Amino acid sequence: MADSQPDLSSSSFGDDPTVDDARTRILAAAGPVFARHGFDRATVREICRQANVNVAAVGYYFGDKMGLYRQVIRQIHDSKERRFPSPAARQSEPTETLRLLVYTLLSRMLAGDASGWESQLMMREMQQPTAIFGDLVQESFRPLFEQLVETFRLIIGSDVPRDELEKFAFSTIGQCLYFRIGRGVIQILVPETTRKRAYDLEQLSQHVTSVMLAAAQTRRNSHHPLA
Amino acid sequence: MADSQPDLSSSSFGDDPTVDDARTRILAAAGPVFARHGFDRATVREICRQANVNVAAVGYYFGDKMGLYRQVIRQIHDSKERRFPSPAARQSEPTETLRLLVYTLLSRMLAGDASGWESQLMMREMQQPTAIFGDLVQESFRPLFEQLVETFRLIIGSDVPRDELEKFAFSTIGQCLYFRIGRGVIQILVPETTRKRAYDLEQLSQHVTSVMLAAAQTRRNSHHPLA
DNA sequence: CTCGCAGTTAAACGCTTGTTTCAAACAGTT
DNA sequence: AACTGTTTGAAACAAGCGTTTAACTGCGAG
Repeated sequence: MADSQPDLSSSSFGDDPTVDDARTRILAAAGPVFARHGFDRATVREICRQANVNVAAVGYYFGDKMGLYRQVIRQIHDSKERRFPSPAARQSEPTETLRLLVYTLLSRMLAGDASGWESQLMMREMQQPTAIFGDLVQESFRPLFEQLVETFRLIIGSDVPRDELEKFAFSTIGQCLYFRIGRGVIQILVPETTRKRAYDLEQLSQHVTSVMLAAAQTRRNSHHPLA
Repeated sequence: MADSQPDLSSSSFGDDPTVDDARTRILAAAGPVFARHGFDRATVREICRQANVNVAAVGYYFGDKMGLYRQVIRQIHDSKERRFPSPAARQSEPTETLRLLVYTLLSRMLAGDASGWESQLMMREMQQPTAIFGDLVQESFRPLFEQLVETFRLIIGSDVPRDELEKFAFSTIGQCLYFRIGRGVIQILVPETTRKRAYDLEQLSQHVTSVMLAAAQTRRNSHHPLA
């Protein structure tokens, strides 16, 4: 059943950027193609054309198209941890932690097309989950989510119910995500001059941070009216 | 060139729910299928199977698959205007207008599968725009966007730059969108008991409204420290 | 030299897709 | 009843897809 892959299927092998064999080239070419077209629309033939290998190579090295997709996902998670280490928790003020988390989140999403295909693939999984969606959320999403929840707990106070803190976290993520997923809408609704001036990474993260900080602090004051 | 459609291609004909000819049934079946699978993955055969017509009918009535898709989009815009009339502007307090706008937005997005395929299709257009994306944004998105901007102008004040108001509008939309598009993520990260209790339409719109109101009022106070 | 094995290739297979074909069925008019 | 234009039906078409096959290359070991 096409499970007779060569024994180099063990991980931490295809990630070495020094080698440039067929397997590595396929893996490197598959990511952007999957991100651009989605799993279904992406064709094995295009991936192999860009990797300069024969179409049979993906069957040889990865079993089938889904096996290749799985390896691409692993590659994403590894490289993300390498390039964007989770910001050191509770380094100083929780408000500063929130600011850093938002900046990190937006950085990942608005990354240039060269490396921005990773978050694009993640958004595709949101809208059309494949078999690996659960693992992707648990491994790559939950850490950031928990950090956001704990940060809001520090800002607002320990006596608000957890589901409220979670909604604050989702509101933060939602805003960041929209400035990426709604890029096409923004391009139409906002003239280019305004976009060039007021929609860069710094100002967007500043905006999202200030919105959520204002909401969190208002919520705290409403809960502790005696302060 | 397959342009020899029958003369009933003029609009405001297939929308009459009283008739039930082949063309109407195709149009009714195509929407959910396009929303579930996207334009590419959706198959003419499945649409025709659900509509109880032959596969040749779509070519006969709509020219080709893209022509059918275009008519589906028109149908969306029309029915939306009919079922969710724009909330009456400046009816009372602008804060109440904001609350109503958020509620309307979330209603459209979280609508059940029976009628929720419209916003789902909109989200697909965001991620993979087709030829009609521009029209869709201008006709169906800009009105709500402008209403949000004007509402925030009333809440915050007329002397803040417009691009800031626009960001507030996008933050509002982004949160609402995430509670729909990130539904799968939330299902994994939040246990079912909490979801059933705290994630219904009322509480979600209340949350988004309070977040944006707190942010807006904080922004006003920071700009008018003399009040 | 010969054998076996990892790697690669062109070609084919089986399947699904959108679209077209052409004849049959229908409805209305003369 | 006969004709005419419209609508439907089963079948076929070409193209593209993922996957498989079988032949072929090097190349080191026996």
